[in-house]
Amino acid sequence: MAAPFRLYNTLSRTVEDFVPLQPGRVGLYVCGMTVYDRCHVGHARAMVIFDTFVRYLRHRGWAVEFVRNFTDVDDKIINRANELGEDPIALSKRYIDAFHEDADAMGLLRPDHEPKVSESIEDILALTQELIDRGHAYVADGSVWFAVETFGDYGRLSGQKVDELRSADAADGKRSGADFALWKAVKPGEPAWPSPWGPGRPGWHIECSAMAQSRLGSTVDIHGGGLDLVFPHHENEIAQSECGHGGEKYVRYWMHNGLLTMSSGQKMGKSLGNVINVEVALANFPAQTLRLYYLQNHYRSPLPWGEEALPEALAMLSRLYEAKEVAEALGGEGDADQIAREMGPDAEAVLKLGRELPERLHAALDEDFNTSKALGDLFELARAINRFANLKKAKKRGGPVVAPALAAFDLIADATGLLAQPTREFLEEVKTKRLAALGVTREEIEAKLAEREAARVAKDWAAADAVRKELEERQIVVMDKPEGVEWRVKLT
RNA sequence: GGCGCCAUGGCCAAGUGGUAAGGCAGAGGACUGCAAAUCCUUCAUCCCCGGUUCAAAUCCGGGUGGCGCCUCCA
Repeated sequence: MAAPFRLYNTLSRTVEDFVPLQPGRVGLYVCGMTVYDRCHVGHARAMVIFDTFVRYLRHRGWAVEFVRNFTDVDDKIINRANELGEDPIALSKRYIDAFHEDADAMGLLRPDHEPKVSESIEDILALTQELIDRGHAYVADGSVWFAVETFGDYGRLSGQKVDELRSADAADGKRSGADFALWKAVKPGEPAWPSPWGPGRPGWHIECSAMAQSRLGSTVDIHGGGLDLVFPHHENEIAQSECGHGGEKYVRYWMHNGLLTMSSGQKMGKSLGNVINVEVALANFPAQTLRLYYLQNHYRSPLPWGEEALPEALAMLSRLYEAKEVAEALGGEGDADQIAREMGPDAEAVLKLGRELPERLHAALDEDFNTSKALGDLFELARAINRFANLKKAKKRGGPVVAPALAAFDLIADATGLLAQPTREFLEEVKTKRLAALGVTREEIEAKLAEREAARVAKDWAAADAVRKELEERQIVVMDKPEGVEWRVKLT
């Protein structure tokens, strides 16, 4: 039942037919956060992309087992904890909670498993021991190092050459500059666990190999993460897992998302100090805005971030939601084809587009998850709806004609999580959040509108227009509709 | 220096052989007391130079420019 799809594989640098290890099942491992700070909009891109990907695969009939880890033992966490005089594990716990808040606020599904390094020490020790036993790792001064030269395929994912890496500093008992730590001997002020080689803590890469194996087995169907993790992190995971499992393939498809870039072209990164936290973004914009912003570009492309990014995404999203609302308001019943024939080409067009949308959506997403293409199709549908709804007779009888379009919106929601929020609720959230961002209250607006209404009744157009202008200067747009006066916040 | 990715209108962006989806912004029009929303019209030959082909944004070669990784990073 699971529908076939194609996916770009970083390992082959081509789009390939997806063939799972077991028919109908997808084991997906995604590198999660190192929890020493809040989740920023760059991380969130990866989170939303893989969340959407999982929703889509399930929508298409795949049984997906989704694992996303927390790295809660790490140099950066320890450093931050020492700065704050806090216990590292306590600090990472705080940020795990904060991450869950952000993830929930973004409307992300919880993965099936969210393993933590601190709770996976047994698995890590076992894999490390296995690597030593098989001659791929060695002990030096209480630390364990992976011997890169024992793995002939090293560098295949990233194109790095062992010869060039070798020249790096071979400190701390490393035999080669290319070698990397599986286990780090304890240092003062650092958390440590007992091990056969003395107290210490896991190296950076071993965690993912161990956690992926314990949840998904030796071979993972799809392993995801940011493009910046290709080297060294994912390269080292391959080395550890394949050497630790006697050469068994670790990952069938490597799926890497592109990074968020600043208008300057630089990526957004904690080390560059140019981050926007999810918490801040969501205070000003509904979560759906963020999702649309991420999905409007192909997942592998860089995505530009700027002042106008979210306002523009909100304008796009509002257009879709409003078209949906327009369609929902159409009434009547009967045979859609017959009504459409009677009502003319605009009716026939929206009926046809609505019916075609599921197939077009699937075609776009089945080909390397092309969300950008899929969105383009959706906007065409929105325009067709609006055009049709402009017909006078559509209001009372057009319902059946737009029924497939409305079903298509539901399909989008199920398949991607986009437009999943009820229309009215979304439009209200837009108002609430944008007003808060602008520092305007509903009461002020209502008062001004009452003032204007009095002027209009008196046909004092100059006074009425003055109020309109005043509100517009505060980014509030007044709309005189047949049903009454409405207002909205200017979006861009 | 090594490895890799990319270069489409004012901005964002889809598009792997047959003469350029979509969004945002702009202009004109319909509608409106005026507006807004909506609809209609309008706005690109795809970085440059060669090559392959009946035909290239799309393939090949060479430039130029940008970015990612090579140290922590989604």
